[in-house]
Amino acid sequence: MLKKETQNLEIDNLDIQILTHLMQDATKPYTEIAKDLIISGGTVHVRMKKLSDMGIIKGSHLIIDPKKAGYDITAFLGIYLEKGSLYKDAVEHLSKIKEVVELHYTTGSYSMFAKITCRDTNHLRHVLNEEIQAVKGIQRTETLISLEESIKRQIELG
Amino acid sequence: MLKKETQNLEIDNLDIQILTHLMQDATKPYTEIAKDLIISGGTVHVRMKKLSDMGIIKGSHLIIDPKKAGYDITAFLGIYLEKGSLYKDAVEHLSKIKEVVELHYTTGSYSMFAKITCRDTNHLRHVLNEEIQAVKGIQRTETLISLEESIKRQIELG
DNA sequence: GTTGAAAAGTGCTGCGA
DNA sequence: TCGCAGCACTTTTCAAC
Repeated sequence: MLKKETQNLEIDNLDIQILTHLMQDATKPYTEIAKDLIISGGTVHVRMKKLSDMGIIKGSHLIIDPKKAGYDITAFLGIYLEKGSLYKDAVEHLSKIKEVVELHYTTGSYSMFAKITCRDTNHLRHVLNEEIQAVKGIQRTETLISLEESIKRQIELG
Repeated sequence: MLKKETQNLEIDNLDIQILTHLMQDATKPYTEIAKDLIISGGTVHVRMKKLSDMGIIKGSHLIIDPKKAGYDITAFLGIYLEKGSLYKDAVEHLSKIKEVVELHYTTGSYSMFAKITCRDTNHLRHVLNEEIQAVKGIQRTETLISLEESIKRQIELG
């Protein structure tokens, strides 16, 4: 066996079109996608299974409107660490703060970059002053409050 | 009628628990959620309809792994505008660049803040130099490349 | 690898409590 | 307002092309 099962390691155009449909609406019936692409429902299923096995599909999320759920404020946080080596510790602590919804280890002036969601300004202040600042190794932070989220989408494949 | 239909405007604990389940996996069967919460499947359905009508539920997305789909680089962009009034124009132009997956109008030193996803460093350079810099009104940008996404999740309700 | 249909499971809509 | 039961639909599987 000179070559591995290469058929499972490639993503063709059909896969991309199926994914594009489902990335917009994860509950879209396979049969409807099949109709759109003029293939059978079984094929959609086989492709999806392949993509799942490959690990490309991580799952599906219900998207809620944070504002209507009472979470009015989205903010970004540029975080300066005392030492870069404290990164792992900081991640561990920050992951326990549920308001932190994203955390990146970045190049540039900041050591880390976080996205947080809060109910209101009071909640934000509490998270910043009590929760974030208490994390060991964090020297100081810079806050960017999002006044408007103008674009929010997933990458377009292909 | 002194009071409005308050029953439809409130989110109780049951709603939150249902949402929490579905936010992690949008394809989770209602019957299974019902079993977990020791209620009937019909109740789950009624609650979900209420939440949909309220507009809290915006839809569902299939989550893919950008890295495995060939998109290796996530970067954040601090954008300086020549004039704040150019914001609307800039949004319109940036929304046409598919690599821009998020765009916020923010407080702080930047006028706007964007998140972009690219295939590789060449792709990133192309997007930055050819696409972003070509947008009218953008003075300069600061790039923060994400070397590692340590946390990625949705807000926890309740 | 794809198709088309049969089998199993899920979502939806009444009625009753 | 909630829970149960029947109907319609989707997902899944499988034999055949």
